[in-house]
Amino acid sequence: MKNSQNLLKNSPLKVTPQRLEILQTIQKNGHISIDDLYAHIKEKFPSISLATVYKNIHTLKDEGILLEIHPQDAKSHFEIKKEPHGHFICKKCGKIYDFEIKTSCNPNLSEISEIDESEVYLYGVCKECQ
Amino acid sequence: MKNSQNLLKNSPLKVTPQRLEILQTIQKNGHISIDDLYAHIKEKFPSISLATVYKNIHTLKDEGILLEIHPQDAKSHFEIKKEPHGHFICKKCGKIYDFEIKTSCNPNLSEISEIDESEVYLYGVCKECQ
DNA sequence: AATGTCAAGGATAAAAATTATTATTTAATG
DNA sequence: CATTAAATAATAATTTTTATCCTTGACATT
Ligand SMILES: [Mn+2]
Ligand SMILES: [Mn+2]
Ligand SMILES: [Zn+2]
Ligand SMILES: [Zn+2]
Repeated sequence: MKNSQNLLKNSPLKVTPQRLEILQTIQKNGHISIDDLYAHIKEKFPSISLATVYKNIHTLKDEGILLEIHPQDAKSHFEIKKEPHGHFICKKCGKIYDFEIKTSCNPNLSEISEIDESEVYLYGVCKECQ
Repeated sequence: MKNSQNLLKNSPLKVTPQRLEILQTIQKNGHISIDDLYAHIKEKFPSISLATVYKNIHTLKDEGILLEIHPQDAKSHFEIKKEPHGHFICKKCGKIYDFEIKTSCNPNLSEISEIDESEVYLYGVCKECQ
């Protein structure tokens, strides 16, 4: 797991305590929504502005440091970008689980166009909730 | 292609001109955002309220008649629900294309939990935009 | 056809979510 | 340290979505 400091140092972005806290909180939680992120960060930075969180999330996303996840019935969640993988989303607790996608599973789409990116979501009820 | 009237008749929902127009517009366009939908419908129903469109879209989705599509960098689009399939989304023009997903491509996830639903998105530039 | 009932529509307000603005502070650089 | 560009906080503004309330319309039953 890369440390937050380096993620920023390898980008044109400045290293600020707010950004470090944002990244560390995301790393600790895996997948997190803006609201939960904000709530967590407020504990350490009571004066941080929600707008700052929004701005940074988008800046970090633009830099390719974060990845946005779009659950069907919840607000976007964010994670530190790593190897491409799929997401299993529990319909009960909303928790998001990673899973590996076998490369052999790539649908043959050459007849449509070249593919840059992909997102795979599966929905169901996780073991904890069953 | 099922006609809009029957889609409604096979549900507890009442058949109204606004709903028919919403469904027909979606069928004509394949995948459409609320805003575009509203713009189209306004031509035939100048007095329709945006709230009515929102309300119906959600009602129809709850009835399983519509399906919501979540593109990375655009607002949700909606389509008439049919066989499960994947979506290729053009990063340039935003157009959404359907594609077939081979059943052999299902990732083995029995170790995580049972799967109810899935969403697959691919991103790139479509042929028209190349 | 006329009537009754309940769902649906329109208009609008309210709420929720996101983005823009601006003055102040801070990180990075030499 | 001083300089400069970028980031933050606070706030306002905008955008998006939902709730409310009253009216209208669909549709089943007479
Ligand atoms: Mn993940
Ligand atoms: Mn489709
Ligand atoms: Zn769960
Ligand atoms: Zn295109």
